[in-house]
Amino acid sequence: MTGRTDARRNRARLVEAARELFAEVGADAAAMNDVARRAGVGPGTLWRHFPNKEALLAEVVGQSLDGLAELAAELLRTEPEGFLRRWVDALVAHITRNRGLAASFMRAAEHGEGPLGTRCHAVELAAAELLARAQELGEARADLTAAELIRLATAVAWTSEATEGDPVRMLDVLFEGIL
Amino acid sequence: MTGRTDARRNRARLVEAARELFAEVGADAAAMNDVARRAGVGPGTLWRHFPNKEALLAEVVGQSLDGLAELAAELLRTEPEGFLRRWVDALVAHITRNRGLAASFMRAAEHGEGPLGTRCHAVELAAAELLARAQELGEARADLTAAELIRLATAVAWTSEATEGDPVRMLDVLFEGIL
DNA sequence: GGATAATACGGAGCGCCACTCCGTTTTTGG
DNA sequence: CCAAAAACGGAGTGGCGCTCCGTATTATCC
Repeated sequence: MTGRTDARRNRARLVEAARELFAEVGADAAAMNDVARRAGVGPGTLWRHFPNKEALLAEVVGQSLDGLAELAAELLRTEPEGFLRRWVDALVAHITRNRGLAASFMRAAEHGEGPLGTRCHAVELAAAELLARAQELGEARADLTAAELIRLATAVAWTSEATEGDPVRMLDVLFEGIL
Repeated sequence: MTGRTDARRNRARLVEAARELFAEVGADAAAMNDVARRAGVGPGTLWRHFPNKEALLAEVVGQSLDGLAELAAELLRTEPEGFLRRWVDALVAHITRNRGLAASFMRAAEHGEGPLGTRCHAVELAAAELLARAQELGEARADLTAAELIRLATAVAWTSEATEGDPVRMLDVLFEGIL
């Protein structure tokens, strides 16, 4: 338990306010000042806790990102078939749930930079295991890499972010290609 | 020939300056004031010619969008096979060439709104013809629509916009799915 | 339990952005 | 050549992400 009690309390309030606001209007459209106001906190406090907007996004999204890595391990343990599609569905759902995230997720996953970077890396490792198993079973083309899989899934998720359409048909087509 | 001569000249200069700047730094990062300065014109002039940034983008991108529709017709006339892939490659190249365009292109194609809307609609019609022919030949799955095809291709293009990676591998996978 | 040092808070302010408004200059047509 | 119409230039606006610093709050030590 680190830091002062008021600091911890304010940080928690900020993350909660950000989660709500991001879900309501999208991460792009949400203004940092509005997050601070909703949390009942001064703007300065927000910026001390999170050095930039992406850091706040990372905190909001972090847990469910960790959840994705865990889900991959669990599917690998319990699901004899169709686990790859199940997991990609979950990935797309996760990105769709956090509007405005796709772009920063993509960047973070690619460069490994920023606060999202390490967590994305964990997700990629989990995806790699899942993909390897699927390839053994002939459920995925052998030349596909985990990074490519994530890129494609993120792209599909992004389409529904921009169009507010249903990504399911897109995923069907994509999975025909993954084989 | 409509309007005053200086107005026409300035408009042309603005479009040219925007084309250059967008290509150099990306449409998102390019500031409207910089476009005006590069064109040797006051900011007010820029905003009278184009009511918002997207309108300027539309003008810059319009011609090559028209070119895409024409290309579809030409491929249909001259290319006995592989025309669908050729065209999608061109579509992706077009979007990649105009960094920052993918999102507004997607929105315009979807809602048919804005200055890009009608031109995107023409592209979609052209794509529909191309796709129908490919489906006759068994080169594309029958349940795919032109809108979905464009969405998928735009999504793939967007991945390379965010990651500066090569979209070719993505397209390979995608086309396996298109069948 | 009070004094003091460490820590966190609040909000005014900065630079940049897309975008607006209006007084001034240039083109045009009779 | 001269007015009316049309277009120009650029200062100004509000909102954004983000910084800075004087003030208030918490923790520590006697």
